[in-house]
Amino acid sequence: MTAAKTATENPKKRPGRPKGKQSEARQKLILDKAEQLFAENGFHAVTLRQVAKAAEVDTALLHYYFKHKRGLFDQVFRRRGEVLNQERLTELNDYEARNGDSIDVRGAITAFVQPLLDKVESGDSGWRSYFAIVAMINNTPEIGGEIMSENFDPVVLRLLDLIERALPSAKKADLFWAYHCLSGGLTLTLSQSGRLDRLSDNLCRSSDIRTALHHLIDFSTAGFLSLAEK
Amino acid sequence: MTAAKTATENPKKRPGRPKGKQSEARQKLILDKAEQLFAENGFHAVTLRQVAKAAEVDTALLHYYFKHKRGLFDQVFRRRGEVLNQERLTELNDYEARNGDSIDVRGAITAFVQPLLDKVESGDSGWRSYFAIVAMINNTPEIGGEIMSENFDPVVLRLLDLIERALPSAKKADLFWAYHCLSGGLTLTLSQSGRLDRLSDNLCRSSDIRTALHHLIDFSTAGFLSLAEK
DNA sequence: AAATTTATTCATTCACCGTTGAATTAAATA
DNA sequence: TATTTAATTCAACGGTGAATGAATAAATTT
Repeated sequence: MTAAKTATENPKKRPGRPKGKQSEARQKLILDKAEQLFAENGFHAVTLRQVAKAAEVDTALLHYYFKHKRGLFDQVFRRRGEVLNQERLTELNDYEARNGDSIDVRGAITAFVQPLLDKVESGDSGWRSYFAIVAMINNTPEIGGEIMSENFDPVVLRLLDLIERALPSAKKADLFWAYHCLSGGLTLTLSQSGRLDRLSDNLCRSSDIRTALHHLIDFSTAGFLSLAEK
Repeated sequence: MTAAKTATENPKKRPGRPKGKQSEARQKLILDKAEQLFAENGFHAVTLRQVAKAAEVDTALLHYYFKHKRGLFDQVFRRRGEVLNQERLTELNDYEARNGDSIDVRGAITAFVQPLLDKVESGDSGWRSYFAIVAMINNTPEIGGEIMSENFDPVVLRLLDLIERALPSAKKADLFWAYHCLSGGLTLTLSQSGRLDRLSDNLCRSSDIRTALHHLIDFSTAGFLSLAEK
């Protein structure tokens, strides 16, 4: 009885190439599950076995597709990173095209931040996971150093370029430092840590990214503008 | 020959209680080494064997003193957390005592931030490691959630209390969100991630915490003050 | 139809992890 | 001085990690 039951319950997958073409979908599934797990637990706390189990796949398949753990992680990161990057550049370019003669700080920052909000509200919950990963590794040089700069620096330089035109009297270094402050707020927002909920006794919700970003835009606009008064 | 050599090179520590009282110093050494390793690599990436080796001590001793890995981590965190916390409260109280009738935003923020700078410049390099740990776990809810709120929320509420008196027209929620932005900038500063160095082509150095914090104070003061104009 | 390539699981390797019980030695207490 | 307690290393355990070579089966190419 037990043997029969087990055999029925567990339709053991046999090795070998499966019928039909499902390899792409499976690769995506692996990335999705890995993304979620990395977002919840961080790089080192996630094991390939966990990912494999979540995707209902053998561990060896992960190595087949992604070589090693770090390869999987990088792909998780790049998959959305590249899409987002492109959209942010487009948004900044569009803003410049529309307002070339009267660029202002708030407009530039909004163009910089808007795509993030769009993604969060896109209905693809993977974006939230992706952002949590970004936030987590942003403060973890060992993992995030290279990959973050590589991915994000071009957009940031573009933003600062626009802001500089709105604030021609500001010194370059001051602009970088101001961006540093903005970047920190952004990161903390994306991490959805829940800290603010407790601090404010649930008056504010860190999962409410829309509100968070609006406040961040206000706050940072004021911060940048204060550079002109010196 | 080989045997003799080994015996000479390796003055094998024998088990048993050592002569003289050195247990406190050793406990401190373990905490110091753990602190450094956690700061560089994060919680999960550090092994107890690494810590034990760095402190030139057997792994079992770590368990004797700290029970388990998490216990070691918590103690690393608390050791400096409690000291810092006390000093920040004192600083805020002193500021209020001196300026009870004319509290301003910049003064309050400075009192909130000043102790961090003092520690960084104290000559005890462990503080830098501690801050890196704070930054890392701030965006890692799994590890940092409880412990961060527990440790830091009281000081933050004290800060907001003072700011509220400087900005009586501001709404409570707005103050929390503004703090959220300040907190993000602070965290990123403490992480010393080196990202700004690359971004600015070494015009700014993220290891220069003094400069970073001065800019953060300017930036955040402007951010908070903008709440009054609404 | 045969040979090759692609996609998959299986079974295993080996290093290393956190933790623990026992042995050992010195200090503190009785 | 005898006994207990504190501080330490030793030796090992069971578990789990990432990784890999081989087996297997379908699809594609020849």
